[in-house]
Amino acid sequence: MIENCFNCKFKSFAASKLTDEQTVYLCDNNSSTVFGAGENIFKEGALSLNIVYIKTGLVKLHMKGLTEHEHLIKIVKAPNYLGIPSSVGDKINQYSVTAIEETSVCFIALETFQNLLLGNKDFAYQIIVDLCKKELETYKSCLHKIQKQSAGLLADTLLNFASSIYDSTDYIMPLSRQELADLIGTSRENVSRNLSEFQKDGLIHIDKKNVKILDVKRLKTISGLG
DNA sequence: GCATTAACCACAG
DNA sequence: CTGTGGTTAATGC
Repeated sequence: MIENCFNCKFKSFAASKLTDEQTVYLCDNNSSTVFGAGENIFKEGALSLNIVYIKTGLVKLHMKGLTEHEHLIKIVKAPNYLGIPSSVGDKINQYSVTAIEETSVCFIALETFQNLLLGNKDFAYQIIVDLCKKELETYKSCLHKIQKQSAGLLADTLLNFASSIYDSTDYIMPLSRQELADLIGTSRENVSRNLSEFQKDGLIHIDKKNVKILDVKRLKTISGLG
């Protein structure tokens, strides 16, 4: 069976609100492809004429800003929309997205997406709910980055990967130490040191990229203290 | 002052 | 790319 928008196993809750006719319209105006780990899905500064929806996989959102190296905004797990702020709020991508695991992606023509927003209020409402949740998360992470210290942010990150991404306290960290540093806004040396400290204190077991969280409770305490 | 935190540099795997 | 050690600067008690 050919995969289409009707039988898509990764359909968004918003898209489930579309009528059959609208689903056909969506189907006719999007294209699906797969990106390997490390492949750039879209780039900061480039013109955006698509809404991007990831069906499976994991990506990083990153921005260069004014300095020479990249800052990671956040890690996003599929299924999820990407680039709505870039495409609807602007014409130029304000950030880059790169796959960190094999990721299957649907590109939806911007015009199609806009027509669906205008033509189906349940669809539009669910998209707004989604955007609101993300905005609140952004506020929270903004505050955390200002108020917490590097150990707390790293503890947060490790716990987030366990709870939100891998549903396990035992996982393979897909980011390098440098990327972790870029995510929490510190140096790679600090990440190395903090991870060693966590291991020494029996909070985690870490070998290269293999992470095993041994003491969630104490790690949460560190996260709370900052 | 002294302790803590973290950045920057250097060097070894 | 990583881990560690030394050094320095900023901040708080």
